[in-house]
Amino acid sequence: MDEHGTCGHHDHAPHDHAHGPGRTADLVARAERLAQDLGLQFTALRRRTLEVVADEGRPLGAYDIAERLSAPGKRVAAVSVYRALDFLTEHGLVHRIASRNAFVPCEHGHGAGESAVFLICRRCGSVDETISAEIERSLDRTLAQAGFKPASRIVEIEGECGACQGRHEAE
Amino acid sequence: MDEHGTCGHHDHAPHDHAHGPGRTADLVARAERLAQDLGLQFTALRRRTLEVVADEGRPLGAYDIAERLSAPGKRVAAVSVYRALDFLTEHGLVHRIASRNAFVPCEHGHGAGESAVFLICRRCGSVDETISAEIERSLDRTLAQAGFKPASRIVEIEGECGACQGRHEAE
DNA sequence: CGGCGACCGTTACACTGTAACAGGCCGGGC
DNA sequence: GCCCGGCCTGTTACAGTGTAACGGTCGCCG
Repeated sequence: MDEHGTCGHHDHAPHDHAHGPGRTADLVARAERLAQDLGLQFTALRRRTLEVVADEGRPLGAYDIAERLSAPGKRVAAVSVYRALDFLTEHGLVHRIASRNAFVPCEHGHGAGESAVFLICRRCGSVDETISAEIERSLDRTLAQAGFKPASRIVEIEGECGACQGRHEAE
Repeated sequence: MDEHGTCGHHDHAPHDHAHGPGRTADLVARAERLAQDLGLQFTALRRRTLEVVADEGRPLGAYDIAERLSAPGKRVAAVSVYRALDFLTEHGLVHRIASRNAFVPCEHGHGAGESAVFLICRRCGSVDETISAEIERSLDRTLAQAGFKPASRIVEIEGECGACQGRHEAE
């Protein structure tokens, strides 16, 4: 649908993100621990799906993932990827970016209940996941006031990340 | 994709929503004023699209709208609806619900800059639009702290609306 | 063994969204 | 008037997103 630059992530990042292989290994380890603890099946497909998502620095569509998982003789259908993604999102290992129909690895070990804020950069396509107790609180207050019982929350901000603002000025 | 109940809105509502024809007329009037002021073209297709969205009490997909706009001999293609919706969203007359790929009428006269919080009920499918300066503030603070320059904001909460909680207890 | 459940492959299909081109309509400039 | 341009709409085509349904495999348990 849209092709962003190849950058996808900002090295020399101002805050601490695990990147590439490091983050991937962390996430896989977390998944294995979680599967162990809860008696879930962290199958090969699910693992490979998680690795593909984690290795990428930007949100990936299900069909992109399917393509990366496919070998010349061994094609992985998108529907299989969707099922793997269902598992991974259910257990907080990846997040779905609703405004992009795409998926990113979870960058926090956040306990199930919490909700994240996603900062999506228009220029480089990177996605930053942050948590703010303050936002959470004001949301809760608003919801309580409206008599609304929340089940899941989606907060996605589109704009320009710090790195890209600098890059922009440099031109 | 998903079919919710026929209810779509809660009468005896605890807060003030214009509904059905009333809301529709208001929105159309607002659109006409706006087109007048800015020299825009509020065409028949755009008007009818707005009416269809406003008359419904729940988010409508583009193809649903196309279907409602079509008469036996006069079919309206989805792509035309998308273009009308682009116009309407650009000017704040309807909102897109990213988590549903669907559209709802704007329930506020909110000045362009503000962002809304959408409360989406899982049971009846209704969508409530509210604004909270407090949420806005905490979001702004978080964004500033991250050095992120926002362009558009999406806040969508899925859960159970007040009316449906009552209905649930009654069963 | 037989059944059950979870996972995965496969097909088919519905829905979402955009690109590209063509025709109509209207206003302004000559 | 006439032409030109812009804007809107119709049409076709297509890429991407997502789910339903069926069947097969494997492991487990009675």
